[in-house]
Amino acid sequence: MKAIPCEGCPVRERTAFADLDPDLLDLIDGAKQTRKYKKGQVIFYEDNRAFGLYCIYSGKAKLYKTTAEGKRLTLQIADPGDQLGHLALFTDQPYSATGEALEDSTICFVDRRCLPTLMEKNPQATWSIINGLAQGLSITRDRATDIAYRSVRERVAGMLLQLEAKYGRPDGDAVRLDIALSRDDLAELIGATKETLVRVLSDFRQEQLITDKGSNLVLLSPKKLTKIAGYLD
Amino acid sequence: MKAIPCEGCPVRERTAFADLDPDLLDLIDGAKQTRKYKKGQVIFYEDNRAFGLYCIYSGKAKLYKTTAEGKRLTLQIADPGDQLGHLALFTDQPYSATGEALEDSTICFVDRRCLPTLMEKNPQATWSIINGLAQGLSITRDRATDIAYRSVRERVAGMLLQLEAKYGRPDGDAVRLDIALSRDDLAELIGATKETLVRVLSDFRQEQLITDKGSNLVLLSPKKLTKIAGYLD
DNA sequence: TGATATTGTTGATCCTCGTCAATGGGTTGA
DNA sequence: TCAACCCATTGACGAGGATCAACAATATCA
Repeated sequence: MKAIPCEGCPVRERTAFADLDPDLLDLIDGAKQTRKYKKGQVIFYEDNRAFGLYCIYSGKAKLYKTTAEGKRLTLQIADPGDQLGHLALFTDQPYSATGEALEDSTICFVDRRCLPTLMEKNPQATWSIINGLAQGLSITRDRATDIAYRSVRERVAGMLLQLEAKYGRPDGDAVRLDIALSRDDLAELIGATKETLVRVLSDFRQEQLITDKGSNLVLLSPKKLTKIAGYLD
Repeated sequence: MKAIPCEGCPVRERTAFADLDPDLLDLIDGAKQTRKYKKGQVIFYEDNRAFGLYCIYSGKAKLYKTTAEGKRLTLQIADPGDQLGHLALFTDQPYSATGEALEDSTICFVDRRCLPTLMEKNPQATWSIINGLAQGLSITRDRATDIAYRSVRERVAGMLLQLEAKYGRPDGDAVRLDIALSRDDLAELIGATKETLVRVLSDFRQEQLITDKGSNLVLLSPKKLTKIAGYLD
């Protein structure tokens, strides 16, 4: 399909390409393709050579690592404006994770070769990149610590709260999580099996902490979940 | 103590400050203090306000996160030339982890305020920083995945091999790990308790994979350890 | 040197969580 | 409408690893 120009792109303000001069936008436009992905479709594969980065225009994608046994750990859920696959460009190595569409999505691919000029001519973009990397590293360190030392119950509570922060929509007294994730998706977010995740959700349902609404989860008491996520049971 | 000038610093070539003009070195020197730390002494604390970064001149330090229950996960072992605490400068938040000396060490503190000029005037340093962050993020993602899905036995084998890569010294047919780490230190590296770590080491000793030499570990068969770390038992 | 911490090792026990298996509900399509 | 399929749920079971406790080995220091 025809590439969507960066100029006038409504999600650009959320990216590292927020404040670029017109000529730099042209540079990107010239090195860009816009593609559509269907739900479940892989955008790029772990270990494949990295030719550029992917910028979500619409839809959602997840980034995950896969073990030899086929188990997955989701590292990030990417929304419009988020970029995927840029890490490999800075380390000069193959993609270290797989990107997959969580919904039908439209995503722009940007050739890696335009990055150096971009960073050179726009310190602001460079700063934004550094900030994003630092933030990502900090978050990932936290997650590693959580996985190492927190129980599944605690991690599920924590994950629900994080989803609330990003996708929560008021629904009466409660908060509906406005995102379609399968049990497997949820399990991969905390590094557990679907079965144990389901058991914890059943517990939460029985404890009146959550409920279902259509295919969405609804948080009835974020406060109590915070308590569970925070420390002891 | 008197600050050690960057000019002529033997470890500078390994840092982001490798290729700086004399006036930039002067800039850093003016914003620098050199301090000595004794083994076990804390360099900076998690959640404390970040005033600058720490650059290891001699000795070793570890960076770790602590849970509410006091359990620790070591994120990194820093050697001469490595920098600690810089993450917080880029995210503009308090230190997200604690830095502690693993040996008696000499460490330079660099005030955060000289970073912007530094990056602005030296693109090479900026690139080095980005590269370091990207590399660190990639490594940390791998570690999170390992902790989520690999057994302690596998993780111990993997850790020994990583220590071999950094601190291995030939010792006859074998390789001695030339670094002094307590069992607790080792356990914190893989996110397990001291007891389970010791049990795995005992197994390895019995399987002729490792042995002790003074206070160091010696790897008798890195090859078999690779096999164990890699996939199944 | 002996006394006292500190660190390393092993045993016994418990509990969380993964695995395997069966079942139920919902959706799609001939 | 029924079959086939996918996804969610629950049960039974076992293994890995944490916890608690005892003890051995080593380092530290007056």
